[in-house]
Amino acid sequence: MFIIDPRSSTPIYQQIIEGVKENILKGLIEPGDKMPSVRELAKMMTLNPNTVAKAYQELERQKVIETFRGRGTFVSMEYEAKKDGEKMTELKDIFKKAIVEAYYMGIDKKEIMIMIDEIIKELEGGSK
Amino acid sequence: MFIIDPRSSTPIYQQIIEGVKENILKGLIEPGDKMPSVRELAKMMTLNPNTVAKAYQELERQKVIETFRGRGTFVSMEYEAKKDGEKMTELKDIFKKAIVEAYYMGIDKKEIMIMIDEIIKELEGGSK
DNA sequence: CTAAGTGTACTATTTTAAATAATACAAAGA
DNA sequence: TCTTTGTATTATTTAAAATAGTACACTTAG
Repeated sequence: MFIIDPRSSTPIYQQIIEGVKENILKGLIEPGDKMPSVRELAKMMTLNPNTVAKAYQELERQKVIETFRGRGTFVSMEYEAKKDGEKMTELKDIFKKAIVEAYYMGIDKKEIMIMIDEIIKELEGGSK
Repeated sequence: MFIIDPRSSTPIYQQIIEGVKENILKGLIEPGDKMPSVRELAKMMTLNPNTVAKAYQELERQKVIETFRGRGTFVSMEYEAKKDGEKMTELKDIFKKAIVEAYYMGIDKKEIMIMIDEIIKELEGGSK
């Protein structure tokens, strides 16, 4: 599935959110697929069910997954991308932060582009 | 100088660290320049001096700035970039996170590259 | 030499978010 | 009916961040 680092500074529920999204992009999970239940995933990863529930709720809010009472949660059949203005600024900030760090590590533009290329290949190439 | 958002989820002291680094890259602050004193910056931004001190200490640990007792803190004359393996993984993770988000916003590779181009221009073009 | 300004150290307290814990409920399905 | 589902609720614990106040050693300007 994906790896959770309990000692990371980024909250566990966010790590779950990121992991699920990444797996969907990679094609490891597909639209319509059933997600493990809250309790199931919690047991698998030795987490508290409430933490998993929180992640699922946020994922549903973002329309990444759909939930049906008593049935379970599934990967959304269609995800409508929308470029929210606020989210765009936020995204640019994340990139800026990463680029500033890169520069301080002596990594130039060319190397950054290569790194991004690699990451995208990892995401796209992983289909199935 | 730079903007601090007290309501952001990223700690204030980290925002200071990022802001200083960004300003140095932009050339708004140059090697050898004197930084505002801990108490001075704290007053300017209505922050607690301890918070500013924490940021300065981390910046010094990273050799971005140098401090001299009783004299003040200054932007380091030379910064030796080193590509730490662990930091590289960390950096790649930040980029991955951003790219996953971008994809979910319907932003493709080409647009990402353009965005990065813009950010780099912002950093380099701002010299002086 | 003195006074003010520097970074630093220390302890204590408050604030906030995250995570855990333990139940309970309504809906769906076997 | 019984189990599994997501959800809701309340309480507690944990951990990090931020604030507050004080003190110390050093440097420099006067």
